[in-house]
Amino acid sequence: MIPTRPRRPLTLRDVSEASGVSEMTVSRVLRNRGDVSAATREKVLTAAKMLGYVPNKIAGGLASQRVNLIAVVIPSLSNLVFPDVLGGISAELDDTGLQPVIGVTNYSPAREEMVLYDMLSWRPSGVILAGLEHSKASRAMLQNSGIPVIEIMDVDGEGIDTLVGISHIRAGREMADRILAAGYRRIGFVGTHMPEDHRARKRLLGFEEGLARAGVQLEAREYYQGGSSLLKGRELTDRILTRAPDLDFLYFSNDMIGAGGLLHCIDKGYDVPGRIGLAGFNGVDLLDGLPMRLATTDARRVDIGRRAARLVAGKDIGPEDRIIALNPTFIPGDTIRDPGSRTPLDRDIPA
Amino acid sequence: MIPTRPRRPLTLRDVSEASGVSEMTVSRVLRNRGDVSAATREKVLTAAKMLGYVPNKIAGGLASQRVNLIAVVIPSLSNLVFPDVLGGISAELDDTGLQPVIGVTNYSPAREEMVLYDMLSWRPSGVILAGLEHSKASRAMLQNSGIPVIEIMDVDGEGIDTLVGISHIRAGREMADRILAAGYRRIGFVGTHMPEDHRARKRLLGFEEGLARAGVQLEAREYYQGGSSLLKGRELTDRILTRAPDLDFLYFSNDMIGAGGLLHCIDKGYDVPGRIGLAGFNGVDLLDGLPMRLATTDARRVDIGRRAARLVAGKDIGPEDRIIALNPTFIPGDTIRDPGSRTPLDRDIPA
DNA sequence: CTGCCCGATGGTTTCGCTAACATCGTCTGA
DNA sequence: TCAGACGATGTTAGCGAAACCATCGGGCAG
Repeated sequence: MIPTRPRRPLTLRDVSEASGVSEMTVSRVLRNRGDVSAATREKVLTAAKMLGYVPNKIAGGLASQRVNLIAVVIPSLSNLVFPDVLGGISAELDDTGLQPVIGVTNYSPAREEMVLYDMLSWRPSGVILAGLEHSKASRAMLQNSGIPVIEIMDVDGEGIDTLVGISHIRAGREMADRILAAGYRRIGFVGTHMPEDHRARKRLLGFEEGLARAGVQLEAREYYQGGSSLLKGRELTDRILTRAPDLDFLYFSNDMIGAGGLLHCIDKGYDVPGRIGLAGFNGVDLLDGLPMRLATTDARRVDIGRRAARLVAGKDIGPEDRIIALNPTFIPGDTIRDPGSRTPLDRDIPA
Repeated sequence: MIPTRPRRPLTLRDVSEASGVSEMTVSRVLRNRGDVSAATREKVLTAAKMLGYVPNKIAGGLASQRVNLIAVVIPSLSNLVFPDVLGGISAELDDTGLQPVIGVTNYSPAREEMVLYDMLSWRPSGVILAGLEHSKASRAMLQNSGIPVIEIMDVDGEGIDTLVGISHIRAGREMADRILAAGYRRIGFVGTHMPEDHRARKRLLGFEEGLARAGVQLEAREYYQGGSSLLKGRELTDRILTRAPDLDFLYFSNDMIGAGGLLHCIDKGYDVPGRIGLAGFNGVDLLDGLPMRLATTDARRVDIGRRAARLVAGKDIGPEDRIIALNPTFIPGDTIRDPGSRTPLDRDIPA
């Protein structure tokens, strides 16, 4: 039963010889394709198992010109956001025979280009990649590839093939509306300064636009680089409030630093959301147990993953819509005043 | 300059015809291997870029019997732990031409088996996988594969080939020692009850062993299933303290629920670490900004990733040690009493 | 001047598997 | 009873790139 460690790697021929049928039949059995009698199937499976044969997809892929891989290209794994997206993709791909292969770009377009080149050289059946901003060469590669390309997360811009995501501009604008409706007026922003984080940029854009429509301007901004953590959120919040102590609202570019900001405000004994309101972005439920629930926008991460996967897998044949825009959902939490309880200030809103 | 979208996918032959040299020479240029004159190289590269040619690694892999992939098999991406490990692996693999391919098992041995089968069918150059516990079939596959197999995270047990990790038994035992040294005696445990989370199990084992050596026993345990979050940590802590209100220490099986427990205790106004001490496991610095720093053990995640990657990549030829055990590092934080300030209780320790 | 060596390049075969087609025997129905 | 159909299996011909070996031409030492 225990085969001696083979010197030469096993091939279909070994299984075929061991089971007394042709290689073709073995191939059919192992792929569950075509008509094979139950008896033969049994024989072959037994032989394969006994030998410990593992098919060679390299050869199979070459011969069939088909590869059951879906390239998934994302900027980061430590972002809390992308594991959720991947979860959605896996779940939906699970019963399709397709398998995701993950590539990470670290928010670098050059690296994205390399990763794409590498992945495309394996001739996957489809590509899912985050964002709409890609190098010219990347776009060209994807266009030439002749496979479905789904760009996810963002729908504000020109896509290559199909888009699945939310409008970050709209998410920012809606948050601005909510904040204004609750009567906050002296608003600050804390966010990443990675020039390549286009979605954060668009959110801020929409946010400022939303404020501007009510004649309000951002009173302070605090940027940072690198990853997000509670600690960084605290530092930044301390800094911006030191610079601009009269702010009555802080909009953070994600929940992690937002939560850090929240902890800082609680520590300092600020009245949240009375004296100062806070909001983040993403809707990360990992942080649910904090003393207060941070107001945020659910970025629909899992749904985006699922939808994108359905599309590459060809499960959604119908829509024929090149753009699938999901609705970012506002989650009030406990860190924004109830719009009912307005401060005197909001009588000053210009019409 | 813009090639019309090719009906038929491009091959070496297209580049060879476009540049007027043989396929072989094109291949040499594109792989940077063998002697090619500068002029020819230039010609070929220009033609390749103009056509938008992307090499076919499927064919290349078949021909060369070598594939630049490293299979990385982990239980989960949402664990906060594995992204760090992957970071270490990527960093170390970056300059080797090798590329990690990630597979996720969801802590299911059956799924691990499937994932392994799938990955091995691509004939990777090496495998890195988490844990020592695998199905019989999985072990057989790995053994037959004839490629380096690195099992990571854990060194308490029998490996297939090479191990890189920490001893979770020891980590648990050392935490017990620290807790006892600080004078805590009525100790409870809060942890996952996934039967497949062997490392958590081993930690608990070592922990109880450590307590037992001082004649102390766990007074209460609280298990949970599924993912960890702050909220779950709060709930569990509330539950265990309701059941056993006189506990003076809680050991959590990871930092996330530990942090939830910490927040709960702060909420309730308990004196931490005076009235009750807390500790977690992992050393996740994402949580650094909490009101207090949770005592924990650094599981050396990034180092484990780096070391494993060095091994599969053949950078570490020397060691010849089948087991590389890193030292889990105790991080005191603020949630364990200073060993100096003992309570009267600790005069009772049996010698 | 001649033969040798070496850098540069090309032809042929091979990798392991599968699509497409061929084959063969048996079953079905009028 | 026999034509046609069909299920089960085998045969042939690549898939695209790389190893290996052959070839070719010129520089250089003797």
